[in-house]
Amino acid sequence: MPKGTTKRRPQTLARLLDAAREVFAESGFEGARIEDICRRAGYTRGAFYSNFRTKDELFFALFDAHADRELGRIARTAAKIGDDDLTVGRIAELLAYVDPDERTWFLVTTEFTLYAIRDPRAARVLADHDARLRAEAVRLLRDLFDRAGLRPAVDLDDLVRVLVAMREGALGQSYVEPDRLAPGALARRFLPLLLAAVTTPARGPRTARGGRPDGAAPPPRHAV
Amino acid sequence: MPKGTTKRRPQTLARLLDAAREVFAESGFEGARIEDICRRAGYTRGAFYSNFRTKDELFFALFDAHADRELGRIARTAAKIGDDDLTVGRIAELLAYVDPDERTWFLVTTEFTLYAIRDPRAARVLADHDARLRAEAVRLLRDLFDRAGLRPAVDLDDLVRVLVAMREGALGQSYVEPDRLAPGALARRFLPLLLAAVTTPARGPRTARGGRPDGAAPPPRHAV
DNA sequence: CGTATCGGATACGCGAATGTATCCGATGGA
DNA sequence: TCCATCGGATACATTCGCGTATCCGATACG
Repeated sequence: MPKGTTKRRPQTLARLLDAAREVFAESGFEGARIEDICRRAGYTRGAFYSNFRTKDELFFALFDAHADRELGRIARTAAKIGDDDLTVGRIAELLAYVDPDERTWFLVTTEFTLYAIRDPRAARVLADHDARLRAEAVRLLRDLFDRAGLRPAVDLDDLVRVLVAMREGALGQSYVEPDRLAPGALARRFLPLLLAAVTTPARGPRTARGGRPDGAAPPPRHAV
Repeated sequence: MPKGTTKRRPQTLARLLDAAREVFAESGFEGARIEDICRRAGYTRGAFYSNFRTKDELFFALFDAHADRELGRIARTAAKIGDDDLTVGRIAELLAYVDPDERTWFLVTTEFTLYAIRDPRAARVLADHDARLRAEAVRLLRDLFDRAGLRPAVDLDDLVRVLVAMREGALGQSYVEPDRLAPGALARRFLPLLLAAVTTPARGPRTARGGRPDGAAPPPRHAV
């Protein structure tokens, strides 16, 4: 066992990651100066070079932190589900929720996406990461549909892809026009329609009424 | 009238813009070195500083070029419409089309979006620009729906917002996983469902049959 | 045919962020 | 109490891209 092993490291690391998220969000990845990140975290560059070897490494670490956060978000969404039956509107509401500090994460992950499109190495990391998240989201969706008495008529992984695409795209628009478009507004309006369009009522719905409120479209009559 | 006024300027400018798009796409806005852009265009930095004052100015100019391109794309889509009646599937196909050089534009505009989220000045430019594009897209959509014998059941500007969000989000996923997800694939699968979900058959449809092929959902029975 | 002006090239100095190498204080075991 | 090691700070040299200032060739007008 080493002698002078203190336990400050994880705390320092966490503070650096937090600061990095903020500074990356403000200045972008390339634009962010390492010293700014350290100063915001309350350290000097020495702390950084003691924990990371390059700014890219920090970026990847930050992205891993994002993965944990997203998994937590899905888990919390699942926990929010009451025991009572769900409606399409309620599902839409759950899926449309946007966290207050989502903005900084959005900026960081979008930049990481660009980074990944350019660098195949990062692309693999991002793809694996997203695949795991989608797997969790698929379980959540399956559960939600089940409790709502709906049977999905499309591949759920593809559906999650579309939902993620809509969410990201709409978030971008919201953050560009913060006072014209509230985050989650588009989703709240269109998700009920979309969800209804990609499901059919299950043979034995868990509820006889109230399954499709507030203007949601009925399921398609023909096979999809 | 000035004396030695040659007409090479617009060509130089165009070449610089083209090179800038490529270099920005490769290295990102901050990462792109002005000299690289110039060298790719076949000039030195002197040409750049003779046409622009800062890299930001070039970025804005490039973004204006993008606006023209998008308007052209919409116009060309409108021109593609035959005189015969449309189906939801055909509309989806038209909207799902992705240009081969869309990738570099995607990288540039996404980065500009990030830029805009951080800088209110750029945000206004982007918002105005997007509003004009949406207005054109709304006309196109109205025409498409009309020819398909469909009546939109939602605000068309909002619908365009959603379509743009889906497109951008899905493009991002495609470019991260080029060999797993072809650009436009998600749209081709889900647009028919979504479009059907947000429309109802017009009272006097322009065609009696063939209005809703290949697995498209029928319009909702209730008001939406 | 000369010349004024424009478009672009060349040369140079500057500031800033990086990475490394070294140093110091604090922690925890003997 | 002493000291070995770890976490982080400080100091320094280097690199790199930027912006400006100046220069050269080409074009179009008189």
